[in-house]
Amino acid sequence: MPREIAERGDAVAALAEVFREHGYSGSSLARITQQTGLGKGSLYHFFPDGKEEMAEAVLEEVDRWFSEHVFSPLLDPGTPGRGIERMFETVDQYFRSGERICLVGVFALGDSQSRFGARINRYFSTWTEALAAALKRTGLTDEQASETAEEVVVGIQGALVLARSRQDPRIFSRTLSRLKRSIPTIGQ
Amino acid sequence: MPREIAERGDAVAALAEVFREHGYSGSSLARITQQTGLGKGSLYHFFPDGKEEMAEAVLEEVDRWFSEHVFSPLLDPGTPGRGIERMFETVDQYFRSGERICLVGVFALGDSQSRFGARINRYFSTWTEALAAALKRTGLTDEQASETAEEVVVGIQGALVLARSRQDPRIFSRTLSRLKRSIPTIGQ
DNA sequence: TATATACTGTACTGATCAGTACACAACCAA
DNA sequence: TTGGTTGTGTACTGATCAGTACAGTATATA
Repeated sequence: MPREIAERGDAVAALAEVFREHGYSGSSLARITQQTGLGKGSLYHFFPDGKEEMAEAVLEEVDRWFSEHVFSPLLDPGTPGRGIERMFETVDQYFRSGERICLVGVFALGDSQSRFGARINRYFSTWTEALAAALKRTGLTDEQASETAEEVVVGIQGALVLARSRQDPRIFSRTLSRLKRSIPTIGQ
Repeated sequence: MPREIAERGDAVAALAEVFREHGYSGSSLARITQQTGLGKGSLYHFFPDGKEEMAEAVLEEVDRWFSEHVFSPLLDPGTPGRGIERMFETVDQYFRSGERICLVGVFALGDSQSRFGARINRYFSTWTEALAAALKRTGLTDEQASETAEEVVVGIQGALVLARSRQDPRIFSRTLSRLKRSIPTIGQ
């Protein structure tokens, strides 16, 4: 039984890349089996409810990962500035400095928005609110914190769209630097 | 023959809404016929190469519209500040103050990126460069103009992603106001 | 080694996919 | 009214879609 967990985890990671690249509708089961190396038998063994459950599992894993690596450091009561800095570093690594796009963003703009709307909404609101809370603890007012948090999340998503569109990851790097500079209590 | 042009134009406008809502892969011909009210006979009469030609026509129309209503005012040699202000107004109207999303952005994040990559790239680079040129003529340095132009286009796209994700168009309005404020030579 | 459970490949299903063929209708010019 | 072009509904095609069934293999424990 430990084997099951490990392999399902691997499956989720592989599935994430398929959905990220081709969106929900664009990820046919033929493409999924080919790109993940998993046959239909295995896929429907791990995800009995099929494609929709696969996407749910992927979104859940993204949630989990961001909670652990991004939201938690932001909510850590000790050092808000350090949490924010860590967020920028982690986000930069996660999106491979602009070579990767945001799976949640892909689902948000595609036709999967109606299917996964609640989860998509939650992902972005959690992120924005965690960042706003951290900013508040650096001394910003409620309004400043909320506005800046929104600016940062908006900037990250927009930069991913543009980096992908123009095939130029540097757009993402430049944007991250600019956003970091716009936060008073953080160096650089 | 005037009838053809008028009706093909209507078809393109209706198609744009389908692709915008469901992306390329998510827009099946069944859905297209249903949502546009046009039968297969008509669709393949106007677009003999099928769905791909429909999407091309839609992207072409978006290009044309933005060239006329956004890029041209920006490139108008007379009043760069007025052109930039008009851009913000027009963009706000076009995206219905955040209730609509960017078709090119949808295509950029979806699996249609590979198919229409060149056109997507051109759309965003034209926009960014036209805005940078206008900003330069307001007195900004090359570098300041390029960076600000990128910031604005990134912000608009990111705000559309977030407004859609969180089902809250006000995110878009707030972002437009903030971006406008970040341009020195423009009031507000 | 025995056996139960976890996993996987393959061959199927009916539905839906994009696209084709073509008869027919609407229109406009002569 | 006639004739040619433009536009449209419908019935098809083969390919691909998601999902099912199930026999078979691997594995872990006893």
